[in-house]
Amino acid sequence: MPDEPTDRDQTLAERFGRLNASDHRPLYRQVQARLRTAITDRVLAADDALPPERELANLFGVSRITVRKAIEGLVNEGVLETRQGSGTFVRAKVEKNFAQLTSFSEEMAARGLDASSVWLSRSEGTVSPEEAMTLRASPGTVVYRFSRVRLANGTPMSLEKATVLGSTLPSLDAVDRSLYTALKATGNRPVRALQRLSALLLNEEQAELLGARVGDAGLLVERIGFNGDGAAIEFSQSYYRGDTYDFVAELSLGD
Amino acid sequence: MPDEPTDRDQTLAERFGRLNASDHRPLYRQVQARLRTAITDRVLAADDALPPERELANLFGVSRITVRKAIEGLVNEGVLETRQGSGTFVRAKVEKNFAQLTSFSEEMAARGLDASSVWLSRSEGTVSPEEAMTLRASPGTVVYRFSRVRLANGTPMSLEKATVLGSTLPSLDAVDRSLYTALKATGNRPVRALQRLSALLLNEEQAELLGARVGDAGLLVERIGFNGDGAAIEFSQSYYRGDTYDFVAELSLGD
DNA sequence: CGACGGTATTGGTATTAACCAATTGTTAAG
DNA sequence: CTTAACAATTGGTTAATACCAATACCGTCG
Repeated sequence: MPDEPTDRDQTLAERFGRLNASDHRPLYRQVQARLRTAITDRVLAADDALPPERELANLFGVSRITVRKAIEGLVNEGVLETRQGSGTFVRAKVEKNFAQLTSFSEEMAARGLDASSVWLSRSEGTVSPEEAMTLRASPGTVVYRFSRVRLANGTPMSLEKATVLGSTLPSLDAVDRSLYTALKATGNRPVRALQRLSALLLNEEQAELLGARVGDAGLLVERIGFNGDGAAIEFSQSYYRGDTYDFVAELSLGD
Repeated sequence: MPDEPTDRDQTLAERFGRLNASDHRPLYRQVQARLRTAITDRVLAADDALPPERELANLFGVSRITVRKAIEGLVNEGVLETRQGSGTFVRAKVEKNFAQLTSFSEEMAARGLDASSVWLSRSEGTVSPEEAMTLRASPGTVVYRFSRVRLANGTPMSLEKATVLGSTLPSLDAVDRSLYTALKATGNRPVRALQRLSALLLNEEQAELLGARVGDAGLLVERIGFNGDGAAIEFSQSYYRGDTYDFVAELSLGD
């Protein structure tokens, strides 16, 4: 320990939050959580440099190895970026794995963010011709439609319109916070999905709901979810802001 | 160093290969390479347990932390799997971890559509700072750059800028129609890739080359290609028109 | 004013040394 | 013979320390 905490360190410590002795998670997890909230709470803005690893170690009262392990995880998630000789920076965009079937709630939970939604509408009806086609359902089949804005720590992330077969849920009210949780409860959670990503310009409605401007770049992810029997049970369209979201995929190039 | 190498250790050491003192890569990379070849050469078969970390450390003459760092990377790639209290095992099916992610036009091309390109530039140079970062190459490393517009049946589909390490190709002219074909000929075809998709608005240059208008929605696909040793050898940025291109992925439930 | 070069800063690699936590195998008790 | 308790094995976490490598900053020189 080369020197005593300075006044500035004290300030930083308060801004990051001290570690809790009664927390039984590994230290590096706790440090990770502190850094995460510092980012989501805008204590650290995009492109900001974190304090040096050695300083963070002092600050939290842990070794530099522990700090590095914490940072390493956030780098893997695409939240942080390290540059040797320069520093560690907050990445401007969120990276989302395009090849993993996870729900929004799960994704955000994995990042330590608080997922919430604002319901726009929730209705019962019969399949539209387009839905009938994609879900391979007969005309007249009952479906539930859910439309909502998904938020992470209060910030709009995506606009989601989902349609699920009526036979997969007991009622419209079965969906509380997570659609997938509701589907899981009835054993109808999708185990496979077909997903399509395309670019578009946000229209007025989308821009307003996402806190962006008309004509900004946006991403549309359309997904068809299949249950264990190979039947299509869910169709959703999600709109993302282009400047806050990246989709990452790891792939094999076998011939 | 608790005990001397035993006869069995000697055998194992020969099977894995000793570390080379003249190799200037980091030790954990060298250990990683040894483990990789042990797996590809079937010295370690699927579901086999690796020797314990402490034993590997002895074997290679490095610290346990170094061994752990080597293993960690292979776990991230899906090659190995660790089970606390039990051991570290070779994963049975590596490919299954990675999604196949194909573009629509790749599928079209596979169905006999005429894929062609117009070369914009083709040059030899040294890595830019950004390329050095993504390819993990030292400054001054020779690279080849290829820039072209890709067409399907004469219609511009994408604008592609690719950079490959100079050591992977005999010369600039080795690339005729397909970069991958040229890489394959020298045994440097990427076997794994990391791909990022993001939305953007097309600028003047991009719009003109793609036959679109400035401010139209576009997709940027950045890809880093890795060879069998896990070394990054290719970095490419491809711009697509948002209205003519979709990316499709089939995904399965993770875990 | 610009270019060069040293120096301080910052992340990257590596060792040694403990101890914790989960699992597995063995041993002793019933 | 089964089961419970224990011990050994193995990966997981953390510390303290040292040096390397890339970068940024600043002063000096031309």
